[in-house]
Amino acid sequence: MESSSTTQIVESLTRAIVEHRLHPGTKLAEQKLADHFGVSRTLVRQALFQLAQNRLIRLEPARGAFVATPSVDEAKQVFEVRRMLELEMTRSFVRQVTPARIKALRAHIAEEKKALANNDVPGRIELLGDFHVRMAELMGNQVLAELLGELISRCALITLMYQSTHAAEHSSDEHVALVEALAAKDETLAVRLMDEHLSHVVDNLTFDRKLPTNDIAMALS
Amino acid sequence: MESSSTTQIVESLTRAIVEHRLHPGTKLAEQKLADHFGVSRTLVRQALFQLAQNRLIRLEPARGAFVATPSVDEAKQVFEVRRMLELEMTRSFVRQVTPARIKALRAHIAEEKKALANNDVPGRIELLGDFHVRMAELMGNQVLAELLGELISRCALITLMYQSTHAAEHSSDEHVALVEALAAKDETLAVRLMDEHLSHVVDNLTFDRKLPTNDIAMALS
DNA sequence: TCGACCGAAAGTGTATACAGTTTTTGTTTT
DNA sequence: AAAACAAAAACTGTATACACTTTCGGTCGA
Repeated sequence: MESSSTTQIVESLTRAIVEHRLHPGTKLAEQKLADHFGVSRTLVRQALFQLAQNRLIRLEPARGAFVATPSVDEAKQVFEVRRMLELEMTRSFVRQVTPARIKALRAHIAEEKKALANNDVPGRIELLGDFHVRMAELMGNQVLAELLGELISRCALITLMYQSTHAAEHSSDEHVALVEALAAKDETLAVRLMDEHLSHVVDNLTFDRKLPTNDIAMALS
Repeated sequence: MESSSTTQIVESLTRAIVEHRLHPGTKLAEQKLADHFGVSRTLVRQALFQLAQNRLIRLEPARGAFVATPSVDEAKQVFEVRRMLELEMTRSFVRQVTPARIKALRAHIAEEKKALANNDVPGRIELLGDFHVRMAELMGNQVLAELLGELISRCALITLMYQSTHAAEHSSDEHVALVEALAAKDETLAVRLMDEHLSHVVDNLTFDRKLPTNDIAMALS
């Protein structure tokens, strides 16, 4: 079972949604997607089901698929879950810190800075989220890493919907400070920095809804 | 989009897997399932995809679907994630405890005891897991509740695969003790009890693999 | 002019068809 | 008797067909 075509479609759509090329509320018609990807509706439907489970789209019976429009309430709940996981993860990280792990995180931050400098918006979004996934992977917990990846995809949609004045560059700087605390094995500081890092985003959630895009082909090209 | 048939199939198979009527490794042939549920392969495939995302089954390209056989390593990772979430959840619960919430948990435990007394194995498994989901729901975090539900399904499969001498009745008693601590607003004790509750299961994981069932119809009837 | 109604077009939901792969089974060969 | 091979059966992966629902455009009536 399992086709690479389906996962390719899922990844393509995920990127488009997370990178905000497809706005919340946009209708995703099956035949149009099928034409765009050069496959039948069958594979598109499989992909849409998968995206629905990741909460990136919403399926309405007999009406079709729409890019998800998470509520502020849901956003807060997702961030609360992230906080639970990541504070504990930070504690574990400090206790099991090694030079190689610190090096890996610093290398990741370097890539973040590069994306920021180049004004590479898609790359920036991806990398800022991946920092947290990378931490989980370095802890050797693949289950945690996958779970965080899903939550962060949801968050990406949310933060873009309700984006505040909290600039993206702040996030990267906060990553730098966090890694310093981790390297110094300062558990209290590291946990506090991670807590603030996550809280900053939640606190600044506002209602800044954008209009849907109806040109799917443009967004995906 | 979205049919009730598909979710019905998913729920039926989930119960069968979690309750261990379908053993790890069992092949789930699409046509047989379709015949059993009286639908076409189309709907069965949708259900199987969904179950694969929940990690309850494993899809092998061109070979089909098999009930998942999680490794001990994966089991430990899943429980580690649960520990992260549930310790923090316990802390929140103590801080926001109300008589109504304690009453709801006690009512749930009463049902657990009833299932245990009646030797109702399916009910017991469901209820013991649902205790944790109920806590999350009572905290008002639906996202957390859904996530825990998924993790606990995975755990149910794991604990049944590697079931130890740790009896199920212990779990229910530990729930009782936990609720007492919550009612007394004793955060330290409550967190310790929850930690031990989860650790007990992990510590006792052993290799006790069972053989696959190939009679799907029997298991599902 | 505006709203309700009706028919056509478009879209989703499920079943089926068909190509390609894997598994099985029966036969042959050593 | 065991291993190797070959044809057939069973199964998965993808596309297509068709019924049913929603949506859209236009017409009629108030």
